[in-house]
Amino acid sequence: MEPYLGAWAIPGDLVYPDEDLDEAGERILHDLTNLDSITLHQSQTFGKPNRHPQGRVITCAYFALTQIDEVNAVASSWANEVKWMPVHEIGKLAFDHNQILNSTFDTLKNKLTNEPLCFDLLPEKFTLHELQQLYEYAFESELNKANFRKKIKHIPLISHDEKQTNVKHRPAKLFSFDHKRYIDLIKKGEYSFKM
Amino acid sequence: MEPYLGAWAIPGDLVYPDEDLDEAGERILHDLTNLDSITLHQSQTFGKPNRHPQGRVITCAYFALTQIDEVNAVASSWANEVKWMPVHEIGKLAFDHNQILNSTFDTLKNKLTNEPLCFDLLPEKFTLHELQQLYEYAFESELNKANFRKKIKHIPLISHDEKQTNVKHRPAKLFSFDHKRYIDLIKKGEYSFKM
DNA sequence: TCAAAAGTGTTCAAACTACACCCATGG
DNA sequence: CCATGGGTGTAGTTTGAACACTTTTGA
Repeated sequence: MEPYLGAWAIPGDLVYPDEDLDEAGERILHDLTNLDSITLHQSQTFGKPNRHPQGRVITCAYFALTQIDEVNAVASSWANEVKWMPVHEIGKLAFDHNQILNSTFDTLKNKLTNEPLCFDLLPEKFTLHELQQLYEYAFESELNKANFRKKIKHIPLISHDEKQTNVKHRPAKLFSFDHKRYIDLIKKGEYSFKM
Repeated sequence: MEPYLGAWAIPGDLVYPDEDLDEAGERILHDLTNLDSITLHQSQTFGKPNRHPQGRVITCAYFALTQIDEVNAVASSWANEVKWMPVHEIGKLAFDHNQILNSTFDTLKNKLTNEPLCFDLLPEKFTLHELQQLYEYAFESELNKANFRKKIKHIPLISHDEKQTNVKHRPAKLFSFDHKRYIDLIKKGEYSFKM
């Protein structure tokens, strides 16, 4: 709507009267992407009186980590188009959505360093280089390979016998995150994820 | 109200139709404590459909750090009594306020380690021991004095010539947080607060 | 004199950094 | 053969943890 007609916006919709906020997030995400059982993370709530031209809207922002290849994004009722964008290349958005985006990306980065969120974004089996690239991308910094591998030595990973295929260099070993062992270590207080 | 009649609750109230959430927080804090110009920090928003017996209420939680001695807490319209409680000794609260308390205290602890929030809680001039006690209290852990002092060596502090008075031991030197130098260092990217 | 906390120095282990080096694969 | 990334070891530095010790005040 005016004055934001044609501008990109973060997907969102109204919460139903008898619906939990988390539920609403899941429903709206489903409507727009056909995705189910994605873990949503709340970031911040925005409530300035004039942030929406149609009237008072309070927005509770959520983010979700998912593998883009597995998502079939489809436009919903009020949206003309849906598309994925690289987070560092998003231009001016409608409403106060740039502010929402920035503060939510900060929350995301914070969680990336304190919780094993990264594995939601990686395929089930991944290479250590892919893991490294994820952090390099999010924090826009280059990391030293040898040092990175020492740093993640404590993260509970399952080491597979499989290797990459169809790469024009030495194929890398594949790993998975060991959820079970992670939960176990956390319970015992023997470990705290930190990047 | 039933079934929570007589139970303690976190102060809160309804947001006005044309009021920012932050503003509402300041207003409600003022009504209950007579405090002005306190920096509020948003933690999380709670929106389960049946969390309030009277109907749908979505709660956006805030916390503020302040010096308890300077606060004159007075009961407002709907509250019979207002009182300060040590955070580790709070029992069962009304509604889902224990959940709100816990997640908000987690947010607070997170900010205490990543931002110089601690100085809002300390008097203008404080001793290094008081600073240490604050962290010991929040994280329920004992810290080594010598190591703690090495750790905070990088925090920009103003060292006064004054000392404690009326203590029955060697009086400690008084310090203040150097806001100006802190902002300066942050701008230059030469420093990042970390505890 | 003693109790209590202020304030500092030493030592050893753990973690981080930079860098060098060899390995396996496709072309 | 080369280019590309996989994968590991070393050396030097920084940080952290544990502990001991001296100093200054009031009582």
